[in-house]
Amino acid sequence: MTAPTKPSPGGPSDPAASGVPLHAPVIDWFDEHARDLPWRRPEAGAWGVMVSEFMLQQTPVSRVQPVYEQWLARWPRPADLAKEAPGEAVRAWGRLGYPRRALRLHGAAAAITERHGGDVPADHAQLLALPGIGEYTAAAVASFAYGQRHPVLDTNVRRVFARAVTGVQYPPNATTAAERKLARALLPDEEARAARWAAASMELGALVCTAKNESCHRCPIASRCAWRLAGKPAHDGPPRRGQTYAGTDRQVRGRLLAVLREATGPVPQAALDQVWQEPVQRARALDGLVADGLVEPLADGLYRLPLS
DNA sequence: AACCCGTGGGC
DNA sequence: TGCCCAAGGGT
Repeated sequence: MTAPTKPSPGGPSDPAASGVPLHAPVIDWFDEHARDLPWRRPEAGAWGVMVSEFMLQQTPVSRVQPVYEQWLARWPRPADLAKEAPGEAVRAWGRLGYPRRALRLHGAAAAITERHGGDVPADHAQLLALPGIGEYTAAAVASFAYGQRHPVLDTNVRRVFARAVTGVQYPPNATTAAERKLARALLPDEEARAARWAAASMELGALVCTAKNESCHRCPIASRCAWRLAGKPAHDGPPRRGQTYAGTDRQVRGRLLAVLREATGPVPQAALDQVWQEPVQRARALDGLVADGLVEPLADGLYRLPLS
């Protein structure tokens, strides 16, 4: 007896047996529904793409957009950012969150200026070697900026694959070898089409196949989605651990850095002391910021964003 | 592998 | 309101 909810593989009702590759309807959908984002315009260039990828790590598009515009206007090339003090990058980062990304972007700009003649490298391994660039971002820059063929596995794509192909509501907590294998298997052969597929599958996850309240009625592959065909079974595995925030060091760090960002000159310790009552945690948070290179301690209990 | 790292908006 | 989520990376 075969499972009633699952079509027999290769049989006439098997959605994958249609002969149409998964990417075809998704790319067609993307042609019509892609958002007009600044880093997708041709004039953004590889540097624009790279800046956007740093900013978009764990941060929604709506919050990135204005900061991105200001950033590119001020530092149109990597060398322009490289010659600034790192603290200026941290200040311009504003309230995007995870300010270490600003420091890494500054470091990446410096490395690009030194090692690659000021041009964002097109080589995946060279991208991966830059600070702040991991597996996802290296593939994303190589694909979006240079049209190369790489599996681009971000949280959106992983969710689309989990549902459409694997038939589960959510992907595993950490990217698995099976997911990488699947991503590679689904990649179109032709280079430009592979790059288009990467952007299209991400967009589908961002706009339609969202974490909550997915809109299957707008999905170009709903008719062949394994999760939907199985009746959308709820996620069963271990719950993803919630990220508590209130009362954590992260909150304290955020408050300390906010004071330093908004100050024009060095800030006395007494001013920083006012952002948090508990002295042990407060000191630990400040030490952490200094250790991370986000804050520079001066003599006489003064602090500032790093000049070097 | 598990944990750390910010911030704000939606429900 | 509190919880969940958002184009991850580094250790």
